[in-house]
Amino acid sequence: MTTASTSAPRWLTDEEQRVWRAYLHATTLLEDHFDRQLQRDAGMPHTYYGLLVQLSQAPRRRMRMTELARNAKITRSRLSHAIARLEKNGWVRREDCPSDKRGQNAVLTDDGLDMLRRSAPGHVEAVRQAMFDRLTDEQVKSLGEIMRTLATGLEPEGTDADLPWLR
Amino acid sequence: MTTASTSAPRWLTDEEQRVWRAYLHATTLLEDHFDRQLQRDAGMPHTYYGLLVQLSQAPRRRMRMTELARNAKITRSRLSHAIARLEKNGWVRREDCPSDKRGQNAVLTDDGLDMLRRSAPGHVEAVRQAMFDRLTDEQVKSLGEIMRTLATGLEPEGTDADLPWLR
DNA sequence: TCTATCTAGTTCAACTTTCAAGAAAAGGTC
DNA sequence: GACCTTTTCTTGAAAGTTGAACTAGATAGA
Repeated sequence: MTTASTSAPRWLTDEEQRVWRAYLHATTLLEDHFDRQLQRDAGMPHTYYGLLVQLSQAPRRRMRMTELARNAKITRSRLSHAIARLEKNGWVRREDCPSDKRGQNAVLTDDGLDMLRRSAPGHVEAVRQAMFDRLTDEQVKSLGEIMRTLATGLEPEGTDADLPWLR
Repeated sequence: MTTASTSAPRWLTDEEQRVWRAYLHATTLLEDHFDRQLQRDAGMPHTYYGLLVQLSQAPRRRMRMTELARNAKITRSRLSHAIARLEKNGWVRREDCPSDKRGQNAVLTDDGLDMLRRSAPGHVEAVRQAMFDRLTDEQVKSLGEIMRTLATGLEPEGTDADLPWLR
């Protein structure tokens, strides 16, 4: 048992507060920025775009729903809705999984691949402008380590963590 | 005029791709994590909680709508909906601005302050566990600089940038 | 003043996300 | 096989967000 609920809160220091605030500001602005860029240039939010990218890099341009959800760090429910929408656009289609009758594969269509090829250059440019062009090589390296640490912290191996794609 | 639309795309290097992916993974998981923690312990999403925090630190526990939107990096529309919901909960109330008849102040109520006091310890603990306990002092410092740089990049001073609270 | 423009905030409809519930197949255990 | 549990994915309703349209008040210029 922990005593967290009764012991004195370990408040954030001034520096920690500033860092936390900066983190929230930057991530909120970046999310807004890319959502708008992609809504304008590709007609979908950033999360949906990320799904198409995943599929484009998967063998045979297809992936099981749960694996796709795990890669995108989202719930299966959210993914179901997203794929339904992308299917309506003709960029993805569903396919029964041969080996498991419960399973579905999301498949990137030719139209979907075209859409991706058209919008990729603009999106990469946006990512560069907003992130990589502004950071030194040192900072990029550091950011990578930090983000890997934080991500790993929330999905520790071999545990019963509350992960979105298992809900 | 730029030639971005016709010149060869500056694709991301392997390292940059890994960093970008790690950034997306970490931020997605963290957002999900805090949204859930606060939904469970305070009955509201993280964005709403942040609004109450802002108000609690403002002079006379009140703030003009647009300023609150600017601090939270969100649109005024989104804020309107959020304040309406928080008002229904009794944690915030609206007040006409004396000096500008178009203006509204969002005011943190006593109930809102109580709610904040009750849930703050648990939330700080969650932030520590997920972020500060996992990073070295060096990394915290570096993260702060990086995030400040990125945030500043998206809201440069004295420009006509497309900022959420001006839309 | 009169008028045009801008700013502050809200509203509606469309879209996205969450949560709880459920159908169907798979995997164990007896 | 029969039974129970788990896994996979979907659904529908409620909650949250977006973008465009709108009201009302402020501002600036002729």
